[in-house]
Amino acid sequence: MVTIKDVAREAKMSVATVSRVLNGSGPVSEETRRLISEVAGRMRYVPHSGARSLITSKTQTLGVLLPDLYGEFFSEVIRGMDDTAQRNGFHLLISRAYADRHGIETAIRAMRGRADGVVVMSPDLDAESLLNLPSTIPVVLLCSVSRGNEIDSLTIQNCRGAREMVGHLISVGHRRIAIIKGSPRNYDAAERLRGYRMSLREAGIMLDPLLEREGDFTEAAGYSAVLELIALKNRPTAIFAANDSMAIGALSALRESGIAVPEEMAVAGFDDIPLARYMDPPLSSVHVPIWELGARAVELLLHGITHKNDHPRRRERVSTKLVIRRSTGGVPAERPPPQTLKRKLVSV
Amino acid sequence: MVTIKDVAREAKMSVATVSRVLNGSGPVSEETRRLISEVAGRMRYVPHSGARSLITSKTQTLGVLLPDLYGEFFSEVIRGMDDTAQRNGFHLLISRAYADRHGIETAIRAMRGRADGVVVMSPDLDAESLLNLPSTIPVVLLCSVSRGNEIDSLTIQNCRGAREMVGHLISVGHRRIAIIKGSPRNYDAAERLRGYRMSLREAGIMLDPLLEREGDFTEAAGYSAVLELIALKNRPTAIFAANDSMAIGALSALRESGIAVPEEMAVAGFDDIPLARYMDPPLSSVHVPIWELGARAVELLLHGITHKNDHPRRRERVSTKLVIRRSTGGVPAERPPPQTLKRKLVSV
DNA sequence: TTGTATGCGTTATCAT
DNA sequence: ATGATAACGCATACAA
Repeated sequence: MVTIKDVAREAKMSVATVSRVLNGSGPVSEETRRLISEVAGRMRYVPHSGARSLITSKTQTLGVLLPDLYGEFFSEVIRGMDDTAQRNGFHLLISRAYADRHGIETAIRAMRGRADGVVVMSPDLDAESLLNLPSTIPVVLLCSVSRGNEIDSLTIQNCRGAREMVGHLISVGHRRIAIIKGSPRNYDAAERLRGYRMSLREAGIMLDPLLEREGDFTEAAGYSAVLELIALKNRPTAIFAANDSMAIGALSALRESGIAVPEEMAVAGFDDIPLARYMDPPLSSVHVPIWELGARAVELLLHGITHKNDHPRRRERVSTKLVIRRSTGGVPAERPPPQTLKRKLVSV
Repeated sequence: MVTIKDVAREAKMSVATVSRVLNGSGPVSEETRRLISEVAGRMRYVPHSGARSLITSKTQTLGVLLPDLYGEFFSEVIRGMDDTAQRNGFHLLISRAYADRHGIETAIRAMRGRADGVVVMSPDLDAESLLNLPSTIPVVLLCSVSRGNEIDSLTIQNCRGAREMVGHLISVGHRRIAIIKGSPRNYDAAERLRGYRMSLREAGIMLDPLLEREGDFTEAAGYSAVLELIALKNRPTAIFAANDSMAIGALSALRESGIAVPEEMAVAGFDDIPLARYMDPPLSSVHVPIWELGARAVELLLHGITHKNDHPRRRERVSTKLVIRRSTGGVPAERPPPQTLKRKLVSV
């Protein structure tokens, strides 16, 4: 592997000068700067980032700790992170970690010398568990919050989004509205549930524990929750699923049970994944700007890194948007645009 | 940040001994080994990986270069890679890169000193462009192949899978079978097209250029391709989409056009994403073991790293499996299992 | 403007 | 069994 020494020897200059040219630091004559860049380019020299980080104590790398994430959400949030990181000259070190406190701490510590900061996504973790993090390294919490204000965090407007969607169901005449919840230990799920209840209370509708079924954000969970709901003596007329995957499972179960959507049962989801509009009927959902979520998380992290983690902590929320399609009734079908290729090179 | 010197001082030992204990290399008395491990643990010491890689010239990191990938495929392939990497003590440095040759080369070079090897996924790239890679670093090509045998590669049994699916359509009586292709520059897409044509020829069916529509693997592409196909004077009776996303778009367009699936039109996809079985009707597809694809790619890469890139090159294929559901007709509905939670902690 | 020399944190080599 | 020290590749303070 070619080192800075090799380049210096080849250009008949000292390593210091080569370093200066490559980093654009210090004074160099135009002549030698051209010479050295030429030589370095020809030799395909690339600085050894380990050596560099040893002396600069910067790695130009961001750690990303994720739980088990699936599908569109995972890919889109990483896309947002990577785009933003690359634009700022950073790489992404991605690692899945067990959501428990020990796993997170271990994973973060393992990033020492590898990353300048870490985005931690652990919706299943109680926030306080993260309190005793080594405070030296900048951390941004994604989709969860810490008790105090000692860690930057970025979350989705879960509660408001859920409240608006349930509010819409109420506004079109529903009174018995069921929810397919996520895990109670999941922050997003808990907030969406809160929004659901809030909305019902605001409309003066009694909460019915029978109408709250627990799921785990999978299609299978939505499917089986519906089987239970329709077996109820006093069936709901609308179902709000805490994410789109469960809503899709719900649609499937209703279809097989011969229950018409939205005529006999309205269905709504959360996330607004691209597939939602292609469902039968097209699925009403709460749109989450996932790319922006990842991008903003990285921006927050970079800010913390720039300020050496000595900055006022922020707690931000990305806002959601109601997207009403046919599955909640009363609205004309939204025809997908024939060719809105917002995706470019897509594979497999 | 606590260094090995700090640990040595605290334990009243030399850094050499501390290093020996931490790496399990060389002889150490049981007494000092316990002492040092205790001190190191208490001080939460973690070796600086940059410094370590400087001398060992190993980073314990694998680079992953991906094109724009979406949804289930992206997340699942990374999951497979990460699981396998972690099991072998490696981290994943993930980066999206432009699929052109310059982008790939630059990206790989930027990994110097950061990764011990790279998995390159660039289905849109002609293989020969990769030939003049710096041969020093081990590389595994994912979903594309190199001309010669100079680079390890791992691909999907695209041709065989497509051939079997089209064969199935023929076997249930179809003669006019359309295909919604992917980009002609995409390796997977090209191979699936090859399988489609091969299957038709085997059955003695003439190829009809009008029945081959180009898409880009998005739902929108499948949607609009169908609108074109059903406008044909001589409509097909079956549609094979080169991936599930396009098949789902196709289902949506057929539904809105009032064309019954599978009675008036059979539809098949490729990939068998989890959602496929929840479609209406449940979508027949060619199952691709995506997790295994990622896992195996990392295994191949680790093998190359272990042998210092001086090993006989391999060219492997992961095999596909036909999954027949209702969208191709003649088969009883497959009911999703009420609670087969193969997914554990799922988020958003 | 350029060169010399030091140190970053670690492992490995050689003494002891 | 343990310690002293060189070396890894680089950036930088200081000297020239």
